[in-house]
Amino acid sequence: MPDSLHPEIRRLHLFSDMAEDRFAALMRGAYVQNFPPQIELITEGDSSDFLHVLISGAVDLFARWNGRESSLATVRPVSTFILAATIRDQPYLMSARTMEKSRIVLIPSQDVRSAFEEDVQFARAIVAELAQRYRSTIKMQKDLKLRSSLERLANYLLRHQARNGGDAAFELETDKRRLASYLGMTPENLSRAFRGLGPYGVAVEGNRITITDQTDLEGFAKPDPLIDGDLT
Amino acid sequence: MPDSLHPEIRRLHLFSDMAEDRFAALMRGAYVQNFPPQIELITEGDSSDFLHVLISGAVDLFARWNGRESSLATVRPVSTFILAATIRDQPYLMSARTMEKSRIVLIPSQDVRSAFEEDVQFARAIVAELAQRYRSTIKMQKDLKLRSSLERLANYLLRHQARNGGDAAFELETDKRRLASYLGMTPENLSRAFRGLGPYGVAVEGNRITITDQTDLEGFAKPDPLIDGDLT
DNA sequence: TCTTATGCTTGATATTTATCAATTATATGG
DNA sequence: CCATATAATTGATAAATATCAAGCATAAGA
Repeated sequence: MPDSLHPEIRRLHLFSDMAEDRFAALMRGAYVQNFPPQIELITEGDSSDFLHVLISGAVDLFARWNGRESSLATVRPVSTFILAATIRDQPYLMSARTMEKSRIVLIPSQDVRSAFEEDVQFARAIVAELAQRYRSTIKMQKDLKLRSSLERLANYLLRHQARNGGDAAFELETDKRRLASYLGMTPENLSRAFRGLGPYGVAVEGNRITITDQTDLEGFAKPDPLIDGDLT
Repeated sequence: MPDSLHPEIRRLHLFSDMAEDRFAALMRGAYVQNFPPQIELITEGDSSDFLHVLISGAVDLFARWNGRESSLATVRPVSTFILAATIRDQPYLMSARTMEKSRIVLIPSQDVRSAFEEDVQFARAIVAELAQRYRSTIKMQKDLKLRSSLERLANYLLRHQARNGGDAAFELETDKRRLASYLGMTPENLSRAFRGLGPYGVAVEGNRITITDQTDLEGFAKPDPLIDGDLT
């Protein structure tokens, strides 16, 4: 794996406080791979042999059961995924597939667990990361159980807008089919939900969303930092 | 707080590997409280001043939004709750109320964070705990998004049965109103769902459930270790 | 440019789930 | 033991969501 990638990975707070030599050791065992779009990287149930770090592209984390499939999260660079399975040395609970051409660093799980045992800073960083992710899944659960699909979409749009600078107009970064699955509805219903938000100040043109009435949409969506907040 | 409680708490794997003096220090700052049933211990949004350890009784973790309410988890003794908020020093995402008369140990969050900074064993135990809980919420999300309410109930019954010795007959340990909320449905629908499982070998008499045809129910429920497993 | 594949939308309909209202059980306190 | 409150069930209906079947865009390849 080229050393030129180290700084990017190092910037992740998971690795930023790690002792230099230990970080170098972790990287020595790691390797990079480039994947085309729509490749299934991981299948749920597999043993967790690698901690994955997405360097560029995008990855969809999803789950299957009884012939059905649902998208659970989108991974954007630079970010790790399936940390919990790696740490616990247990099978993946989610499958992963590339959404676009993606570059991914694979760090052997055994190395991660060793580093975790030996490096206190690293162990602390893992705690912070896991706690954060745990809280984020709780928020998703609240979103799912307390809101209708229309409300979920409205709040998704507001979150997405905030994350992208807050302008009234912005682009969806995923195709609508996956967005529907992520939000827990069918593509058909997502279409209808978009139209249903029209009266509350949402205009859709392909992937371009324009919030024409911020106040109105917020009035309908009732965003809550304990569900939609990035920080809390 | 009486020393007699130490062994029970110490038995939690979160604390079991902690250095003795540090554990004692943690306990010195802690105190016990007894609560009557239906007391709201924690309200989401509050700052996380204490790590809670349930010694006896039962606690419901739930969330509210826009006048709605949903049960997210049941805490049974002996077990900690709201660890992630404590560690991150961020507001609680869930509210908590006693389901029965409960005895709870409160450990100041600041003490927990100090111990976490200074005790490597403790930090590791926290990692294990958080990773476990994270995985458990992912399973819940899969359950919610991939299954219908009837399927969720069927699998809940099978899990509950397994956790209680595997006998064909067992008792529900929570009122049906809460079970409905936990499973993401209305009480009315839970009633109908129970009847709907009749043809698959489920008999209900008050809180007593009898699985009259294990094979049939499993055939319908299609339990999956990656959703329903305790271990994975 | 045309062709074709793919994703998105729309309408009609079915299914699932929720709501409302009433009734029946079950438990609790006097 | 009765009176009363609370929980659970049932039936009727409404709302939300999914499914099925076309039809319309959009983009990629011939």
